[in-house]
Amino acid sequence: MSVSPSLEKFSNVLREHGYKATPARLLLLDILKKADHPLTTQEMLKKLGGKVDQATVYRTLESLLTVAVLRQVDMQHGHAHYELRSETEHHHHLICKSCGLTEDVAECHVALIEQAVLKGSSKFAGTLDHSLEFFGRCKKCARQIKV
Amino acid sequence: MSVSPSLEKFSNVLREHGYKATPARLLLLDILKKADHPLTTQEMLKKLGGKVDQATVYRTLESLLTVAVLRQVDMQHGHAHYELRSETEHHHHLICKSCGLTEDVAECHVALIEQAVLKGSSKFAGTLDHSLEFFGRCKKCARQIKV
DNA sequence: CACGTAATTGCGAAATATTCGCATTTATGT
DNA sequence: ACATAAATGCGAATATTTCGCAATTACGTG
Repeated sequence: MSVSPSLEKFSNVLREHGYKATPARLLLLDILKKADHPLTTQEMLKKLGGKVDQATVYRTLESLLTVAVLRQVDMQHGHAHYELRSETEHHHHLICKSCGLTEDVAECHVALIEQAVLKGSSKFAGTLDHSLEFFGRCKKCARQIKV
Repeated sequence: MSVSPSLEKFSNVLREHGYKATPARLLLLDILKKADHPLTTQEMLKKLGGKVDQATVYRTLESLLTVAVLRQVDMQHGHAHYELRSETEHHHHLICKSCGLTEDVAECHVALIEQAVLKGSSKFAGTLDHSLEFFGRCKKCARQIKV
């Protein structure tokens, strides 16, 4: 398997922030890059198949969040999910409460709202990030009237 | 301290859904009603001061979520937070990444976005709920340039 | 391109958070 | 008042996340 093209870009980002571009970090990034939905730590650990220790995964996620190549996504499942953050675009999710299926929301329309929000705020002058997730039932589950 | 007015309303909601209006549930609702920010299970347990068992708190939260008098809020702190859901209004949050301070966002402007989102979705026809939280630094922390 | 150093890792264990089973108690419809 | 299903407490199991420390490694510097 060839080296995924922009892992080098990630390496640079890490180094620019004073972090080392270690195999563990690049491995995790590679796994996240291939994922088609936000992953939990357990999913990552399974995919890593013992190649990286549990504690390291948590510490790695922390550094990747700090250098902002990751986003944390809450799917209301009781544990955090993570996905790669792209510089150019940024999206949200539709999440099925029955089967857990997720669909990316292609665009982020929040920027407009944000202005109004900050105008109405007394304690905040700006934001660094936001999360927006929609919960419902996917068409399949809605048909089955599943719980 | 007098019985909080609409605990009876909550009792009815619970019974309408086939749940019993038990002291544990009403106690929790009362605590949530008095809270000025979304609470974690640990915060609730502390406020309950041993009056309700840990396992019961978790089970209670589950039923309250089911009958939809609660909303789950993700503050990216590694554990869930909960707040009362009002039928009439519904709001989001500004959350400080440094000190954890939260401010309610008075209005929800998501309804407009939602239409566009569903129009662009292939797997979902509707939603039941959504979460929108903004993360940043409150003015105080921003001044102190704290981490 | 070897070296020194601080950052990172693995390992084991601890701390937190959440869930489960089962016997007992309790809210509620009749 | 009673019967009964639901809810609770308790104790323990699971799951999730963090910690300390010794060994290893990435990478800037010489």
